[in-house]
Amino acid sequence: MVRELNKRTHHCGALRKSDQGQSVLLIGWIQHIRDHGGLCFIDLRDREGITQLVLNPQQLSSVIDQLKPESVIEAHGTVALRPQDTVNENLPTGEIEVNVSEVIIHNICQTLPFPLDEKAQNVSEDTRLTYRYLDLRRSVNQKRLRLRHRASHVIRNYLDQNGFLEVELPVLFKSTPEGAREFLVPSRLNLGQCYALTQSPQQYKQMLMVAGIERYFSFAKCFRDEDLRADRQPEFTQIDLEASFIDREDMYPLMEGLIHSLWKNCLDVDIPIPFPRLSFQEVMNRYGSDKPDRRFGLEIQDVSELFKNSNFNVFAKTVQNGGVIKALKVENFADMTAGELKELEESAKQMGAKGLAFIKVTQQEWKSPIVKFLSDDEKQGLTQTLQLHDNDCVFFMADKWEQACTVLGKIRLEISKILVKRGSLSISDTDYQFLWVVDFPLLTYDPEQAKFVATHHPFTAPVKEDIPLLKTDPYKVRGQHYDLVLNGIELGGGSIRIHNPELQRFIFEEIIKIPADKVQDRFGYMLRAFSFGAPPHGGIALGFDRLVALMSGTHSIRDVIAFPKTQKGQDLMSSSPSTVDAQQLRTLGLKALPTT
RNA sequence: GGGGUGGUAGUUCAGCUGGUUUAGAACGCCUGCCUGUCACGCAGGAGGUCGCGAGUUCGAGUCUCGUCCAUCCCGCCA
Repeated sequence: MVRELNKRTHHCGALRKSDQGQSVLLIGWIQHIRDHGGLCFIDLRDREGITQLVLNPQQLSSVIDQLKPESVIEAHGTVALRPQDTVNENLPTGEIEVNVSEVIIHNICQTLPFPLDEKAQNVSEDTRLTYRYLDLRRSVNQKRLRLRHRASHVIRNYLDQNGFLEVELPVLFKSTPEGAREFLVPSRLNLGQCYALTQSPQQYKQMLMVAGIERYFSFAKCFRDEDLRADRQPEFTQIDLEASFIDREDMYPLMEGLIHSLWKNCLDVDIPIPFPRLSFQEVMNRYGSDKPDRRFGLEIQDVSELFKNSNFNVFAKTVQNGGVIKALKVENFADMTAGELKELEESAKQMGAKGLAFIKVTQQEWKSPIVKFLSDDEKQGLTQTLQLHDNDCVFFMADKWEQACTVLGKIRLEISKILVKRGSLSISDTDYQFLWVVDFPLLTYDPEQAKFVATHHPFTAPVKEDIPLLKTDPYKVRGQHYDLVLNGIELGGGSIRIHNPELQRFIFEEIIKIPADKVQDRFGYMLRAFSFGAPPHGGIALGFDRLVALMSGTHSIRDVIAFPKTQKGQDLMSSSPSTVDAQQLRTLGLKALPTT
């Protein structure tokens, strides 16, 4: 039998002292060439490591002359111990080298468009994405893809052990315009009609529960045609699962076990479980966010009581009109610079606040544009409530509850960044503060549409004892929803679903006011399915890209996706999206696509 | 849709309030030398439409406007 390719005997990370004298064949990429004239060293790299080759120019000069970094070569030779004083302790293979007798060149690499060593860290992302296949050769990216593989393996094992079946679900689905903007796919066999790419397999997986699968999971590709961010891509992957005959109390330990197993097996870190559970009310009150970063304090406090009869009209009126006064104390921040204040004011304004009131507490004297409006009682009240000391700085926000909390929550994050920059606060990427956020309101009032909309999605079941409130006081109804949050990032969310067709129809038609004919058109099949013995069920979806990004210590999911898209949704390597032939369009019944 | 930041050699950057050399540096690349390097070293060399287009000016990498691209944020993401 004649082989078309000589096979390697070892990976480049494999050889050790004990292999001395062995004849070996290595194949890999040339990491470095160090040509000393009378002696030439080559670091040969493959996926598993690096081995130093030694080439004698007297035999191999014609080969050496051709070699360039990142070329692919096959090296035949003998393992030899390195001279004692030339052992490289930074390399697992640093005690040996391979004396090369023959080199076969498989591919000469042309000059690289950017360096592949540590310097690549600073190379602009668009250059790296254009040559993503080179970028991925870098060890940091190899590690990330390995970690991603490892994580998916651990997840599959864990869910399998817990009785979940992996089922692949369609990505071509019907349009559901209630949610995120969708990618539409015109149908050739049904001219004039479109599929939509799934934003999530939500409805299909609920149908699996009706189908009696009982426990399902998949690595679901999801598509959303919204503007992009560091943690948002137009296509991304969710760990999607759904189970029958469970309630919220079953979901928490199941997911805590999954996270614990992931961190243990991928990072060798023991995450303490169970995770704390905080209500939406509480996290908003304390952190001004529904996905709080709890690696540091800086908690928000309520001082509405102190100001309800204040002479400071802005505060008093806000309280009298049902709003709140929220305060954020920052210790040793009275030396805040004008620049820092301006930055904070800017972000408050960006969040829709009119301004940002503050007080600097210095040597018994309060410096602030609002201090002249405050009575001695109010000052004393603040000192006590907020436990004020010298050099503290307090920020205030007077507004409707959610708005006041949200703005101060944003300020809280900005200040944490300033404190980190100053060196007075340290926030570690490896301090993993998981928590559950629960008891979200089922409904949110949307002033634009002048009606209630589902806070998460319309399939979320209300908390049982709140169901009577649906007719009288919908805003007070809590949903059986749970969000899993890590260090200020929403890893995922889920809920116990509605499995009763009457309740589901009531929510659609009477609460979120979708006309009956549209309900029938879009969700009729679901309501019908629910009338054929639908089990109680619920589930969750975790952002797999975000999860791997956090485990890798990066904040951008582009770093853990093999071929990510830019903020304009383009793949710079293959130049997609691109125009298509008129002929292709005609098969879809289209003459041309609009260009504006 | 809105706001911020950036775009100068293959790469990362410097280039002050508009004018002194032919727009620089480091790395990379090319040529030569070098037998123990591992970010090898030494000597020499090539390499630029200053994102693109207008405008102001005697004169624009530098100022103004527009535009494109990248990125971060707001809106948006049931």
